[in-house]
Amino acid sequence: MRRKTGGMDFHLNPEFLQGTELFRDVPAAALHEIQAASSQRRVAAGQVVFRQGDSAAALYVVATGRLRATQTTADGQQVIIRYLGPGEVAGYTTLSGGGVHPGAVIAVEDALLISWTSAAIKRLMAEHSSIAMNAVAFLGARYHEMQVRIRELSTEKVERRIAHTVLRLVEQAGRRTARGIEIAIPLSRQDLAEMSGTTLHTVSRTLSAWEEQKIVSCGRRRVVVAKADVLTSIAEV
Amino acid sequence: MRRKTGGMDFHLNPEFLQGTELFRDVPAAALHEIQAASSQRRVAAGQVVFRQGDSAAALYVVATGRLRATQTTADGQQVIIRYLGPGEVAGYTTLSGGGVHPGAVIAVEDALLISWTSAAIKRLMAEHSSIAMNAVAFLGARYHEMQVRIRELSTEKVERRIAHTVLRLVEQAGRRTARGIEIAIPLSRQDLAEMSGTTLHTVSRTLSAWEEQKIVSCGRRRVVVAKADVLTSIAEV
DNA sequence: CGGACTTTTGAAGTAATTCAAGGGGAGTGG
DNA sequence: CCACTCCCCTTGAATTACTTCAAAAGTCCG
Repeated sequence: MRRKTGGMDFHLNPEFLQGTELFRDVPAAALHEIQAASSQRRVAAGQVVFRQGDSAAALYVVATGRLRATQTTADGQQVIIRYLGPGEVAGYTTLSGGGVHPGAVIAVEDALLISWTSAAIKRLMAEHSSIAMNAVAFLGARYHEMQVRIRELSTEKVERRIAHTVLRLVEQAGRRTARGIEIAIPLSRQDLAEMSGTTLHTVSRTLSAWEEQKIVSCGRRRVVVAKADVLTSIAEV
Repeated sequence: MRRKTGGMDFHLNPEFLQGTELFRDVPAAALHEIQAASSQRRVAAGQVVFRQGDSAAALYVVATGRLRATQTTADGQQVIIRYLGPGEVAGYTTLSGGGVHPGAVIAVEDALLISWTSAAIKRLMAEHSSIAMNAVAFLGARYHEMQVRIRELSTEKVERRIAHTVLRLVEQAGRRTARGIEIAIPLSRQDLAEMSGTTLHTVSRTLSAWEEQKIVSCGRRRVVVAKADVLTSIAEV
């Protein structure tokens, strides 16, 4: 399911690349070279992009669809590190050493990925410093995100953590609807639990309580935030 | 307490730079330039290097001594993100945007820091791609560290988390002594709590239990690990 | 319409926090 | 050198927030 860019499937236009976190503000002259070195890969919802422990052979940029990055313990417990949407990078390890992926990435929707080999992306970074600068910027941002989550996990009680998680998802994948802001990712209670550091039971109870107060309305794998301000006050108090 | 490199205080030799995470494998020709752009700053134990929210004006590399990076909540609760030792970077935000420091850094021992202005380090990165590559590598590594900690905080019970924390500190600042491996950082119960996501009380009780079993021996702000293997088995089970 | 997955909710159990009080070491100043 | 004070550490007891266990009800899909 991997093919060299040859037109046909998805036209990788320069505007798209310039909108990604890795290639923004790259000189126009470089875009062609970047494009020439790229491949494309389609993944269906539920399909694995790479597994934890796989050697980091390729770097991906999401063109369409959405991915999920996870970390799994030896005994099978999983946490969700992050969702990745259009323009975002999956497989950052490929940028640096010849290591292995420290976590897994799977598609939660059908997705189209643009990929580069480790050697190609390293060469591009070395030749075009703005790519390397972008990599530094987005890795710094993700490092910061994780710091914030660690602080939350360390100091906040579950309800606040769940509120923060939901608000982050609203930020990342919110879509206005008549009933409020819908999170445009299919999201089970278990998923929310793995993002908030709790159990699906506690998430279910918390959402039920919020639904009672009309703060959210939810269904099977679906959450719609009706009163984001109330949720914010739960998160911030 | 800031001065231009003029010899005298600390001779910033190329070997030192080549041993740091940011400047390793940089071509010898660049080292002089890097050095010329640097300043030095001494900080006494307990002194603040920069505060959370300060604008990111300088990047630091630790020459000697040890720093602590923290994140603080609006209501004053603190977590320790990391300790920084010789060769490590403090103030990574300076590498990317013109933002503010997302956390504070203070010295836990008297320390000597080498610093660069934001403009200088960005110019150096743009000119010498290997510096940018190193930045990508160490930020990737720190991002990974944080992911692991999130997984620990989300899935493990306190005793295991404290064990992991202590083992990490042994790795980072362990020093062989007659009684076992001593953690060469003054470390209160509160500090360990802020690294493990628990309270000083629980840390105290846990260490007391371990001391009972001769796994560790500890004093005021001091921890010596006698049986690292037992601690590992507590962490891994 | 069956079957798999997801969600809900009650009840019991418990790990860890919170509350509370006291002890001990290190440094300071008389 | 001793007393005083400031931290830091310890330990018990009470409380609680959350998990675990258990069962049932929904919901989607073929």
